[in-house]
Amino acid sequence: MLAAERREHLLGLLAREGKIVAKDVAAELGISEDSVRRDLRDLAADGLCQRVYGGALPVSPAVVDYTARQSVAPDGKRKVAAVAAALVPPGGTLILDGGTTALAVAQALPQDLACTVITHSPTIATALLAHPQAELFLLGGRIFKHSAVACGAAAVEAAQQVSADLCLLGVTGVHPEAGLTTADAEEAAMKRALAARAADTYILASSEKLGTASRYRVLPWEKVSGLITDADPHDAVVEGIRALGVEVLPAD
Amino acid sequence: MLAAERREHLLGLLAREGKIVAKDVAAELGISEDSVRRDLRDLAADGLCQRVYGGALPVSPAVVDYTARQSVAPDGKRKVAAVAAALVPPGGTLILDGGTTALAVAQALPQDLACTVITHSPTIATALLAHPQAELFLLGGRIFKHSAVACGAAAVEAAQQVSADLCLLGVTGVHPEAGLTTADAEEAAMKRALAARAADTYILASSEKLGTASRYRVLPWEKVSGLITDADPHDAVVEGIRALGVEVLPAD
DNA sequence: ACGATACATGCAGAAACGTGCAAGAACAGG
DNA sequence: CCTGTTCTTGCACGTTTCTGCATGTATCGT
Repeated sequence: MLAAERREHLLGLLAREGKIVAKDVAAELGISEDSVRRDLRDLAADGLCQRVYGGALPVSPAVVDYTARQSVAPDGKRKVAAVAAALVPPGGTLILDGGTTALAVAQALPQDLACTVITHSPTIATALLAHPQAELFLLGGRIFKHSAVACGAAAVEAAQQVSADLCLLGVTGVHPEAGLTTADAEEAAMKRALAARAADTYILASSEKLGTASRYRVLPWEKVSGLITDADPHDAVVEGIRALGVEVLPAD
Repeated sequence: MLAAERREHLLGLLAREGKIVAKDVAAELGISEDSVRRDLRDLAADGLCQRVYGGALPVSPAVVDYTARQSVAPDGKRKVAAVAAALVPPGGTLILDGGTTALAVAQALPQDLACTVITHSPTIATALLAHPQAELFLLGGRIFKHSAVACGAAAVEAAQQVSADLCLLGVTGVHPEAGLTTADAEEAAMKRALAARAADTYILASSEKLGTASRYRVLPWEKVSGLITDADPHDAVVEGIRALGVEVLPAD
């Protein structure tokens, strides 16, 4: 059995049954648990699954649950979100990406802020229904389950019809040389399209993203106005990014 | 059962029933009460629940009510939704309207149904993220706060790009002479656009809608394949509608 | 105040984990 | 065709994490 084949099998299993138990899969495929664990580690690194003790779970359920319960984001994300929310100009227009960090931003926006928010995430849109003064514009398209956002040709096309003052983007990897990266090509294209429609683009990156890179390039640093992170401002990676002329907003 | 899975289960239980009794859950899942207690302690540490003697409660009681996705629809709507969900052809394409009745349909769809769902409601889209086999397509546009759906020119235009086997529409008023009506002109236009893209259109109407009319006409009866309602099939209004050649599917 | 129940803590066995290592396959270059 | 390299895979090892039980303590209802 090929490694890629195994990967496919695991993803299929994840989609079909909603979970993976390392031991069971190993027995089913007649391979060692170590191999399964290695595969799961790689998949998790690509953001395709969520590693847990004993196996793995899909990424999306977490996203769904987060919305529903308004659960508190981890400390780092909350701090980043607070700084990002303060950047939004009253009366202005904001393009807000999907993902848990962006969701934290939505929750961090003042309840009575009058602004226009454009998003391709139904989760974000639902969360912002609670803001009476906020104008909401939803970008449609095919919904990608694992990230719960609209992507694909239709979504990119819809994005090209709007423009905004500010774009807040979440990414998977933030690296001085590799730039801003994510695990899915369609998502990368969508984020690129969003960034292109805003006067300024800021990247939301909690510290664990720094110094890592994923498969697909989203943007080069030249297209980015700034980075919002809770990492130590004197961290080598942060210094490296600042050296590229990117404004770094510390969130601590 | 994975530890993380258990956590998910507990959160689900919390949202659905509003409380957790440690002893009951331990018996239900066949694990020790100690494990349940440990899980609850961890969840509470993450701010996801509130620990109380004997079990746990949601962080804020209001959250459960606010979260439309878990709230149980009234009996009539649930019955209508069940009948409507049964109409969806496996492998087919469904256009699903917004609103509470449509949300009930989304919840009534079999968990593993393989079909394509097109909607202009971020709420519906979010609810359907839990269906791993369902393809989701979101129609974008300006979000109308009071109904939480995308409407307006952009949304209508987006609707014109799709087509489907079946369209399930919720309306405000259902009347033999006045036809199908709703309270907002933009919403009426959107519903019209949706219905025009499907081979068949069925109306979802719990009994309290029957015999009433609102300001804006959505569709004349000729454009409608059928009506799904929990009202008495021998009711005068229902008889009147059937006399117009509309198929009436009773939900009782 | 008292019994019953829930709780926290410590402990031990079991399971899962990460790492290093070696055998084998796949592949490139000579 | 051979050889060296790289990658993958399974195994062994020590470590970490989880789980259920036992103990003693705190809390609840009566």
